[in-house]
Amino acid sequence: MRYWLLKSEPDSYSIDHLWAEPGRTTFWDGVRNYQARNFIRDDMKKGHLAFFYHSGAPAPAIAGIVEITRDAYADPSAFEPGSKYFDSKSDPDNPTWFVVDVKAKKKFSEPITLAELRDVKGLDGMELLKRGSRLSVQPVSERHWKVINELRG
DNA sequence: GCCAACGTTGGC
DNA sequence: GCCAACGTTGGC
Repeated sequence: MRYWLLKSEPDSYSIDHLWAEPGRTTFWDGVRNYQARNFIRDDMKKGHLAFFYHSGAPAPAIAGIVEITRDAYADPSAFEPGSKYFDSKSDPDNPTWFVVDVKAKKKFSEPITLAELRDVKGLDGMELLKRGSRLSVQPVSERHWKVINELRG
């Protein structure tokens, strides 16, 4: 089992949006950073779990938990000329960008705010808490995963 | 709205 | 291959 953290700005796509999807499932499109792309393409597998993190919000926070329900495949938004994620350099026969499918598993009644996380012992070294961390797809260690889950019983 | 951190681009 | 310029992210 591996664990992840996925960032999204709730104004554009929140955990409530995901919850309202058919099957509470969508594909995680729009990742346009190579390090994040590599995690999605190479390391994320069906059955893995991920935190759904709200960035750019008044109180940035982990909002819930999602499950990866499909291994990586080409990001369709890269091939749609009208999409803000369109990338003319991404070749359908050799795609540059990838998505996985995610399904909402849990929504925290009280989101775990970044401020709260910063006060938790045992999260030393967590990518999210590092100065200048901007990666929108990050691995989470099993230890950190457990510590964070225990915050909400 | 500010600004630090970071990634990408492009001239050389 | 270096690095300045530029654009974006994201907390505050």
